[in-house]
Amino acid sequence: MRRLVKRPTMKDVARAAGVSPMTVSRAVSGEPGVSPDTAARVEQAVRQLGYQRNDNARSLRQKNLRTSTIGLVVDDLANPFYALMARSVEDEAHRRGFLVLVGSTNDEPRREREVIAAFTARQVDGLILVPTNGGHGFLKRQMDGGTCVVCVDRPAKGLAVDTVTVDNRAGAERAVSHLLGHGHTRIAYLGDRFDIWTQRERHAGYLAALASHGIPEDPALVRHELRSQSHAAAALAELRALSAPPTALFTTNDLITIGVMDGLGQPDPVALVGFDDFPLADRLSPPLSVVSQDPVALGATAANLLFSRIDGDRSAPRSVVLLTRLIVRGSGAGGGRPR
Amino acid sequence: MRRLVKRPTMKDVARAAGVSPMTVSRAVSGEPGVSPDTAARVEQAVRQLGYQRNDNARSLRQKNLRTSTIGLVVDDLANPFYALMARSVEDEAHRRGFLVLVGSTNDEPRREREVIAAFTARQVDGLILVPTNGGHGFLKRQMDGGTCVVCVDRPAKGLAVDTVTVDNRAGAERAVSHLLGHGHTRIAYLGDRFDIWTQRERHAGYLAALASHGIPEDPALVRHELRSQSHAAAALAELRALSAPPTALFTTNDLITIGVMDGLGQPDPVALVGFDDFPLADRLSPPLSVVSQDPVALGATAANLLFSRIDGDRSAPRSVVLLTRLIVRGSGAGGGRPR
DNA sequence: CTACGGATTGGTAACGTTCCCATGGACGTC
DNA sequence: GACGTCCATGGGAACGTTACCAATCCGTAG
Repeated sequence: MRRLVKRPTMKDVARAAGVSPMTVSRAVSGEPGVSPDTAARVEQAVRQLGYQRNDNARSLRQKNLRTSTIGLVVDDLANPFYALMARSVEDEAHRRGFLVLVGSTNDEPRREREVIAAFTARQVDGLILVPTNGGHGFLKRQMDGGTCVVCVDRPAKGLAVDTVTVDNRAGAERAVSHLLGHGHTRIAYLGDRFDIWTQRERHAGYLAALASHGIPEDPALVRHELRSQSHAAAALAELRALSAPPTALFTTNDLITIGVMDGLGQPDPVALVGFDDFPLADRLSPPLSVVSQDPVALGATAANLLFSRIDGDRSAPRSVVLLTRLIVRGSGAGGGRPR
Repeated sequence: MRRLVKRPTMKDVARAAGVSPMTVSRAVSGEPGVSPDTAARVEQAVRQLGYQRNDNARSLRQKNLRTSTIGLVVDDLANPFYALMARSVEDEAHRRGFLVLVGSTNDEPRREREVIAAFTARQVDGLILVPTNGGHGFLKRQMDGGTCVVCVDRPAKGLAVDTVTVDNRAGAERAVSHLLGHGHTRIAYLGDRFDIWTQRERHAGYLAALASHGIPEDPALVRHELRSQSHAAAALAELRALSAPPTALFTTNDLITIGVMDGLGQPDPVALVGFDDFPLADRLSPPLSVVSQDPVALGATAANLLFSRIDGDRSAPRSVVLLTRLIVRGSGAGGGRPR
């Protein structure tokens, strides 16, 4: 069992080096106006005592109030999509000497508020936010106080901040058009919660593709609120039981895609295109065609926007839309008909 | 463009409510000794001014120095395994009102030191650490200063702290025994960097299984340092070109497993068992048999240990070993022989 | 010899909060 | 009516650091 020792402060270092705390402060922070000789003595005292600057006290006192910490608020950090984004944000932060606080909201506005409040209470310099569908009025006050905010993956309703998204609607439209191009006309939509912006966009793309091919929408083929793989599997079973079942499926995220796969045969005459790429999608039978987005680019773009705001950029909020890519691997044709 | 407004402080709230800052402090932090009447006046002033307590200043002054922040240092946050762990740690922290700083080391001791130094400079109360292979002497000083440390996934050489791992050796031994049980005797080992503790353990398990079946080790069948899918694929190609190629493979992480899959036919006579489960492993052909570990349990266990330390537990360091599970799905037999 | 500029150093106050102790009033007891 | 007790409140100092300004020293110019 180790004894607890009080951490040394600048005062202790000053005493050991025979200088004033002010000089230690300058030496430790690498400011000019310290003779090489003195700097060496301070450095030796620092090493001997194992001194480490208290950055909390530092940021409390500093004029240009900077904590060099940002907050990242995502839907669910365990989701590989957000994990990749988080890593990308972390790398950008690390390059600039910033730290990252993370929090997951589970898409619950209440937890989002809690997490953001805890972050701003720690005086984060900025927030990268995957907003829930709740209101974000409370953020305006934080922004007045100097906290920069960037939204990523989805916009925040009624909040004028930099936003980075992908072209969900166009991506969905391309996916469904791909299915239409293979002659499918009964195409089912299997989506997640409709109060999530990306899902509404992807649904709009689905409708747009049908419309541009003159196919009427069939409400029986549209399923929302699929929160899990098992929900998705169940929805597929219901769809197949229809008197006029779908010949093709459009799934709006990886979880739903995987859930649906469990209900498909190998091979299966039903065609499938899903939103989100994932590892091994090319090893399935048939290889899965997907709309792919790049979470690393999303995170890096959001981080770069945020840091330019933190560096003082006060121009009008920007909106960046990254492009999705349709990756055709085979499952879009449907095993029952030749490609 | 919004004007920057100075954040209100307790002094401002005190003025607005007609009380002293001390009373505001008590009211805001829910301490006793404030009349309901006064508390209400303070609360109204808080709401009106949009006041939020500065938790950095708070933790600077507080006697029982607590920042209610922990640091999580993993190999790579983008790795789904660590992402799940991180989420689990975050949930435990959230339950207790703690925040989580995250950092990735890329398994580089230098970056590990940097990240940990940045965390402790912010006075984190504790660290959950996936240690690199570098020395950790510098951590002893931090622990003297009151920072609690728990290692997870791997132990840190020469550091007496709570550690949570899985039974890598037994898991590997079980996997290889499974292959041996199907009559395989030429079993290749495809592993990652040998300076990673888990890899050494899994290799030891591989050797133990061979030994207990009286099979001599063949160095030509052992490959280390496979850092990527393509490395793994290349190693497999080399193994298959041997005059006496292996009839079965043991791969020691999901990346290597997936890389190897790319070099296998569908089906393929070569059998395969991999360490780490992943989504869709059961949808491959043949369905993949794996040794599965539970990152959520790892994270939760480590977090619970850490928080009991933060709460003052000074007992001797504990070592918790969670169990892995062999999931038999078919690929362990080898497509060339009937199961 | 004095004045002066530059470089180095130190003293004091302050950041926003809480700890410690003192104060004052209400209330009950003898 | 005097006294002790409890509760609500406030004043001053301090946490570890840096901003600001003053002081000192050296060397050189006038």
